[in-house]
Amino acid sequence: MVDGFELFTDRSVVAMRVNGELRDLAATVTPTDAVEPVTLSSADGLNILRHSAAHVLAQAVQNVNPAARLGIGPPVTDGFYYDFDVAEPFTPDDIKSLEKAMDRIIRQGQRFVRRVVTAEEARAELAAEPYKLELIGLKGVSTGSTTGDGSTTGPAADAELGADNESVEVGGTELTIYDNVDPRTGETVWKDLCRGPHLPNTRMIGNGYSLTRLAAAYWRGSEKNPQLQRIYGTAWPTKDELRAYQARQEEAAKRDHRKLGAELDLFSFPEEIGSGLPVFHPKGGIIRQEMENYSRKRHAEAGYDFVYTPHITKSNLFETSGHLDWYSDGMFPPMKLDAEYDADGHMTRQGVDYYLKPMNCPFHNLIFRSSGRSYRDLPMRLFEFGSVYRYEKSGVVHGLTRVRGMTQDDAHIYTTKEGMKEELTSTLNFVLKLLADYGLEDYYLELSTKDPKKFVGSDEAWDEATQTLAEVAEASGLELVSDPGGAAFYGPKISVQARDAIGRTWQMSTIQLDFNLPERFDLEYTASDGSRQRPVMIHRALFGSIERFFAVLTEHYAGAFPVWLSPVQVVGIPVSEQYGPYLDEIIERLTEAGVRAQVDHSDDRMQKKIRNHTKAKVPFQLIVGEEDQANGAVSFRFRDGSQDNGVPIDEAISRIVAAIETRAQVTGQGQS
RNA sequence: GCCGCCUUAGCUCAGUCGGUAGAGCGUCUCACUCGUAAUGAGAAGGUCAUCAGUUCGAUUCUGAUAGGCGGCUCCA
Repeated sequence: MVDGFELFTDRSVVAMRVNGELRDLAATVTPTDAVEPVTLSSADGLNILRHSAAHVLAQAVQNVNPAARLGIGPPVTDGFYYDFDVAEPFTPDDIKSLEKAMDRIIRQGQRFVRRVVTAEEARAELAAEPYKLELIGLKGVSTGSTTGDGSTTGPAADAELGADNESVEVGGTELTIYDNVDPRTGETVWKDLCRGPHLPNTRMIGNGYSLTRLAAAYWRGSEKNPQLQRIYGTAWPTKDELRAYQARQEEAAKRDHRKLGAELDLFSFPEEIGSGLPVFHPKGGIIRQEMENYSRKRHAEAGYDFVYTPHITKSNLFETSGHLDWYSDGMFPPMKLDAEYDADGHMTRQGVDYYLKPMNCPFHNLIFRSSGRSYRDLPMRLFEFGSVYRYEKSGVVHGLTRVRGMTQDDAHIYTTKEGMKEELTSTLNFVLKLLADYGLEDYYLELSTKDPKKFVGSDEAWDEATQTLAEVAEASGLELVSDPGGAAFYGPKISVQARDAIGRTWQMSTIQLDFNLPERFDLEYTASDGSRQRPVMIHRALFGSIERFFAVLTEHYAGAFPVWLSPVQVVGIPVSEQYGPYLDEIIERLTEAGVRAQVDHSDDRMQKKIRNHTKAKVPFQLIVGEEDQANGAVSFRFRDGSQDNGVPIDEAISRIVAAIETRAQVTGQGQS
């Protein structure tokens, strides 16, 4: 019997995997155990570091405020959090004092010591921690319920607890408490219910951690539960890695579409209009129009029919569709056209409610139903840039990514059951190709399947459709992630998750089967044998909402759009006034070729103009002075500051036009 | 919707321990005409988010409302 400290003398090893289970280095192993080291920089090691940092935070909070009760404190991406029940919420000043308190704990070099306890012992020791008692209780319930099927208590407990975040406390097969021991006195200074494992010593946290933000969070993630105060932090093995993380955060903040939207004069949210209701300024309007125009062109080529439908409707349409039953909370309240009454109080005119539409599909169903349909008409693909309005809760609106009024690139495809698979395949390929044209080329797929508690339609139909979607997804060769229970009530879906330039993922396109609406709208077509059949309906959107896709592209490109999307594609900058007319002629030729080009004739000095247009992220600056004019040439300056001087006019024009036609990204002389 | 924070010029932000405000950038005017990221000078621009309350007096203190930010919950 040896422990991990003897097995692994390398100081970067912070824990070990014994027969697949993560254990503290203090644990003992036998010669027959399979043991692997876990280093601080590995994924497991980082989680352990961050989880230990969360414990130190909790200890610091209880040092400062002994009345604070503990929630949970798991590691998360890049960091950790810990939830507390405190009488007064934390303030930004508390962050500083808590970091000081954490520093003291870290410098003490406290050891984390694991101790197995019974439920009764845990309850006695943690009698003052009601949330911990609740977790112990949950574990007790699940332990008791696992009989007969041979399953171990661990996974069953996890399942009962639901979220991984809670299982870090009590998710193991045994109930354990971690004591924080002062190495000089041997005294236990703090303890917490925890599955572990932990770092050998708090000193290892000191290299790169920081508390980052304060928030409120519902206990166990449910709106019905009380809110706890959450403190988020980040932790890294070294100070350099912490700084690199902070630099990444700053980079992401610079790309924030809300910031760029204001800086580049693309859009705004006038307070007078209302929360979540954007207006697009001329420059944003150009980007949006280019996005839409290209989409229209490709949809036309792919056999879609373009339709238009109104923004409001009488309530009966959404009664038929079921939206008023399922989603009325998310809809703007109705416009009530008042009933009229005569002098005797008798109704002389029935009142009617009109609603803003939250979805386009019911309207498209009416178009399908407007005449008798034959199998020869299918698949019928109805496309619309449809503006919809959703009453998003006040706390969730966020820039262009979560708005109350948006335009979807929405299409509904009606097809036969036999044609479903082929249609799904071609739709997915169409979607992926088009996304790539906008510059998003790295994605994976997510398959959302039935929520057993919330669905309509038969199990057979769901199974078949889910199977079909899975086959189509697999055939694409892309990475496929399953999202069990994530489907809408009316049918399974595939969604395309795209990774942007700095590695964040966004849910983009969705392809969704619907068993509900064809039934509710009693949609039918006549089959080749003369029988009446129900079509299969596919909802699909590429952008999801144009506003959101606009935001994603803005952040993906950090505002430096590819030339075809750039609001201003070319700016001419004369070295001095006298070269203006020469540049005007070149810019006019570009304008005639459909290029968005202008000459900067302002009084600013050339250097200032370069600065202005570089900040505005104009892809091509054409600079002209004596030398260029004498040679019939121009000098290019690109967004990254690189130059290409003395380019003959014809060549310059054809390079610019080619960059637009190929939808190339141009940031520097080396185009990508 | 919930918790916390925030709202001062077009933008970014100072400031007023309660006596109605200031900078930089931008805008406008004038001068300058210059070869690769800020020429100089001058001027205009604010009901200190809105509405109530306390006060002799409120941008400042209180409350409500609207909008925003960070999270939570939600996202057909």
